[in-house]
Amino acid sequence: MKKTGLPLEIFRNYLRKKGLKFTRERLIIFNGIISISKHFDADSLCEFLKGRNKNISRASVYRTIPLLVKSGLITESLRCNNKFSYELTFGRRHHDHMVCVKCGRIIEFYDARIEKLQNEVCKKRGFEPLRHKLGIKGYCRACLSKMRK
Amino acid sequence: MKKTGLPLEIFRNYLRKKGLKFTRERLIIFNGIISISKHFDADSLCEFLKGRNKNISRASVYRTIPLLVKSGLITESLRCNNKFSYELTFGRRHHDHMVCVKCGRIIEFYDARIEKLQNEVCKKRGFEPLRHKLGIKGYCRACLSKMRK
DNA sequence: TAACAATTGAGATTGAATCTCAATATCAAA
DNA sequence: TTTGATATTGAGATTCAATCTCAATTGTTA
Repeated sequence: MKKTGLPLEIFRNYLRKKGLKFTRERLIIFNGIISISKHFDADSLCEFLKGRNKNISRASVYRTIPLLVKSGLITESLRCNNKFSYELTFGRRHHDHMVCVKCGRIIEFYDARIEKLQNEVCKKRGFEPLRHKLGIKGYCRACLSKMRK
Repeated sequence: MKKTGLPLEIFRNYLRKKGLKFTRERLIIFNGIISISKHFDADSLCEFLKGRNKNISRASVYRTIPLLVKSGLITESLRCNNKFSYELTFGRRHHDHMVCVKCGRIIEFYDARIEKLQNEVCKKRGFEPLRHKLGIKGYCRACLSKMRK
């Protein structure tokens, strides 16, 4: 597994602050997510761990994910195949997603102007934004050129 | 039930085009959605119909909703309480949503500048957008002022 | 090291959404 | 109209992600 410094400390501090325990299982789950380092869901994480001979029960995986969300290390992102999907956010800037409806490819993007306008619109409505999710569905470049042939 | 003109024709045409049948049940479901005229999910629609002594089986409701989506009369909007939620879109302009995490209030908004920037970003990536969903979570004006007291 | 409280895992449970299939309804063509 | 091919319905079974249960176990603090 990859070496982990600061994020692990954040997780441990979160647990300590909440009076929760830092267990072997939680460490394995944490390391697994760091290793995957891209979009994942609870089941694919279980499979990933099983493939590395680290069998952690589904229940523990499902229980640990919300803790990692609350500690700010991962975020619930798109819903894929009708499952909650997550991504590592520690040390990464917020971004939004384009999803190809043909091949499923995910393109991440960030546009400061859009973010700014969103805040502006919220202010106008007296709404205090906490987080947002923008998902654009359509066809990616590769699928478009395939379809044109 | 409210009288319905054009949208009903659109639905009938869609069904005809696909070789599907225009049934009593589908009409009742259609009318129910027109009457609700706001966000709904499959179950709440069933309950609404039951309350009007129009008992339609869950299965039929679940089967009809995708037909209405495909015919362009309703759209899948936010996911609420872990259920797919829909809204009538016929004759309405596209809009996005703010959702209050405290009281659940939904604020619809539209900003042409944001839409334009989205298209621009897509073009830059060679991505052809079909539809998008922007949801902003936060605190609404009412909840903010309550919290300040 | 002891004692308390949180955690684990296997399996049961929930609940939305989908599927099954025999009985029924729709609709185009005659 | 009537007919016949075919889509649809409803009740209940099924699926599957997510959550819950509870006895055995482990982490933490003093």
